[in-house]
Amino acid sequence: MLNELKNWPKTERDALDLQARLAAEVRAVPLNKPPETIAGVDVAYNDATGLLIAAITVLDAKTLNLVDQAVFEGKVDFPYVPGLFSFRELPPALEADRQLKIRPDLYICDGHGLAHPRHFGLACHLGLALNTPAIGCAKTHLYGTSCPPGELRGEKAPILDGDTQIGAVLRTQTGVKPVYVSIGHLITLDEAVAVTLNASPKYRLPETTRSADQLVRQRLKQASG
DNA sequence: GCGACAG
DNA sequence: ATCTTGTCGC
Repeated sequence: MLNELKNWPKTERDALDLQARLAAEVRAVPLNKPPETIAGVDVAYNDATGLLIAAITVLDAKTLNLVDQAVFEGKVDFPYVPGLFSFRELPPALEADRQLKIRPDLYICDGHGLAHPRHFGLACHLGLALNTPAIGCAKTHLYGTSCPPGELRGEKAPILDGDTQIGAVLRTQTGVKPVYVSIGHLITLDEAVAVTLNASPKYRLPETTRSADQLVRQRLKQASG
């Protein structure tokens, strides 16, 4: 069994305690090297059966071609609680990750990292658990204050927690609703923004997120019907 | 007390 | 997250 899954919290209170301890270990430091491979992480659910599918897709950072993928099928073990998202999604994500043949240089999570009420979103937890660079790229706001960025691709506005910047609202496509980028672990916000833009040449969401989402969706459908 | 609330 | 077709616009 994975070390991270030993003594995994079963209650909200225990999860909050663990979150507080782990949040202190997050490091916002530059990447050691430009990522050659980037991973997308996603989980899909079937409420009726309690079944879940987690998937990781690994893309060549330059060409965005798929170079590896892994899927894990399991059951829901923690409720959806805003702010405790990682306790629901991280365990199945780690199970999928262990099946990969290629170790990704960076993970892009479908959710937030530091832009979280206690500065410990899924991307922080995953980066810490794998001791690997990770960022959050979420579709909607969770925490913090921000203004809308300019309408052009690449324009961004800070996400603030008081006077501290915890992320950026980033326009990945001109005239399209922006995404919410924050660091998870072992990377800087500027690098996270650059990686997100490079991974989103054509659509609003990074190709990593899109391929992982496509995979879980497909597998959930064939597992149910 | 009243909203807001990743997926 | 998920239930879900056509339709408006470039």
